[in-house]
Amino acid sequence: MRTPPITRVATSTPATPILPESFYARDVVEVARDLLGRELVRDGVRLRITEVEAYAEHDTACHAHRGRTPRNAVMFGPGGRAYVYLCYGLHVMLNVVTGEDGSAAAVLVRSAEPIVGLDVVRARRGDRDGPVLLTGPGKLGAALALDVAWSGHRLFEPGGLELHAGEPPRRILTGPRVGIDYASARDRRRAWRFAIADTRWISVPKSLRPVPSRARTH
DNA sequence: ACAAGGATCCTCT
DNA sequence: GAGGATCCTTGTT
Repeated sequence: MRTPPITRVATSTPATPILPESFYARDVVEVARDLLGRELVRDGVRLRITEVEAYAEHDTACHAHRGRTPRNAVMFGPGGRAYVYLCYGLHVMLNVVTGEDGSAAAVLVRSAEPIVGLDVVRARRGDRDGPVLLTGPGKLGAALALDVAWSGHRLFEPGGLELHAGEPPRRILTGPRVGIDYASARDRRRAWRFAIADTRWISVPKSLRPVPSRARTH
């Protein structure tokens, strides 16, 4: 008689469903908050989103505010697509397009926590350890081995890069967005950055404050 | 065709 | 905390 198969010990929470296209067809700030705790999945690497920023069409911090260009065109399309661009000529930034077709808005994914595939992430990030691996949008792009050819990719379809439901965070933080000195004072002040409260996987923790828990109306 | 500047990261002090 | 990397995108000539 043969020996029983080795039982695989679950080292992480089970995979959750891919989010439907309709998830993205909402206001960009609402989707940004709702992206915390969701999971980016590619080739066995699973990352839990811990920090995001919202960028809206008439927001002077947003690439779309001066109108449509070849680079930002995907932001003007329907939600659920990736908008990927190169920053400072070397950093690959992943955004999630939101809203209806014709409106331009997207959420920049700034940080994530590795759930599966830590070894792959470490190999892509120079064998570093801890939050320095994935806290910052350029690091996230590197960890997922993305390039600008991914811009326009449909995140709600299986294969390639997927966005899964994950687990919602318990408490979240908010504050002004990072690295937008070129924007108007009004837009610089907007608290459109969101992060999970109880995690070390966040870039520049300064200037984040708790979001008061939503008061019950009844 | 050109110049300017950028939703950053890393290293060094 | 400062500065360089590194090159594409954009607006202007």
